[in-house]
Amino acid sequence: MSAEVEAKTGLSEFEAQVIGFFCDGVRMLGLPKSIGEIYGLLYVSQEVLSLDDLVSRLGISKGSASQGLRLLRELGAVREFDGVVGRRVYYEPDVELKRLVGGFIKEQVRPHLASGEEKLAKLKAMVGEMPGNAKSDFYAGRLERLGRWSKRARILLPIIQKFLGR
Amino acid sequence: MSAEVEAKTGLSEFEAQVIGFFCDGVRMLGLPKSIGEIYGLLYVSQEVLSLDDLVSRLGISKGSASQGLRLLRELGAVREFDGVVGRRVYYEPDVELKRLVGGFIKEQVRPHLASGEEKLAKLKAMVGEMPGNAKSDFYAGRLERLGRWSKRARILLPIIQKFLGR
DNA sequence: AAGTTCATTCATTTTAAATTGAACATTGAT
DNA sequence: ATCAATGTTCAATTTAAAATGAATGAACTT
Repeated sequence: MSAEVEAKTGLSEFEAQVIGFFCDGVRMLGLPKSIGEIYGLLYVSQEVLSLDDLVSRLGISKGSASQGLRLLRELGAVREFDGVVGRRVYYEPDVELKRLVGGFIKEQVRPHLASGEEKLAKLKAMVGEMPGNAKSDFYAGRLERLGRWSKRARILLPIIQKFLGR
Repeated sequence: MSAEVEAKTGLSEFEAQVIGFFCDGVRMLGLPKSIGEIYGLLYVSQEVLSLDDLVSRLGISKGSASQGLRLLRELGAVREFDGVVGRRVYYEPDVELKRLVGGFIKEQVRPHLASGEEKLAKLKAMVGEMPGNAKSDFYAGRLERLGRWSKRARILLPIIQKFLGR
């Protein structure tokens, strides 16, 4: 194994700390630790890394690395490095907050919001079926309020994205 | 057991659906399902409820209900109902989005953000100790970027709160 | 086409988080 | 003071989520 291809095996203290920083960050967002490890190592690495680099340097399984990279690609947090590097795929992080937040909102937040709105519509239909009385009025009021929450969220998301996009 | 104190034991289909709605909601925020159940039942109930009401109607343990109510109180999502109702404590939900979001940001988001900034400061100190070279410059740049992310978040939080508070 | 390299899938295992419930306060009533 | 009602704590258990790694597939090489 020649020197320049040799896999670095341990993490420096600094690298480990940066990775820990991202682990905390992604846990706050409800994502698994391995996502933070992978993105963290890419973030702190000057050179692009392959799946096998992630496996060997982080000491995680190939399965974890593969699944983690898939999610990170879906979120737009990493992309394939397009240089002439042979068959193997190398990754680099996207370090623009704008795009990271955009991807998270698009992939993780909006789908939840949408399914919530569907459920809300069904609940409204259920109240519509009920005989009108004090209780059904109370229910209708509560659902209306939920609808306003949902609407606020829909308006807020683009504001957040705009703010973070410079 | 007299009729007006009798514990209602089952949940109506409507109540169950609303509770499910909130379970989904809190999971998105990284909170346990039981939190959604408790808040959901309070939200859909016209009358105030005691810990034992939550236990019997939701079929959860006293421990879960007690811990769940504590967290919800800390978040400002429920408050004690102050009427003359004997020894037992009754709860009602706070249904103002403003306060719910405010409590969540204060209790869940800000502490994470603060601990992240501490870690960032330590990392910057580590880079300061390194001999200056291309790699340490790269590290410094990465950390600077993280600092900007953190700053953005700090500015954004009050904007979100302001927007949701009417 | 047979061998090699690399990535993905998914049934199983492991780990982390949430829930339980018995024991322990605490408070109020008699 | 004793008892009964209510609420909390925390070690043990259960449940849900994440990680593993052998099997599989896909793509290149000779």
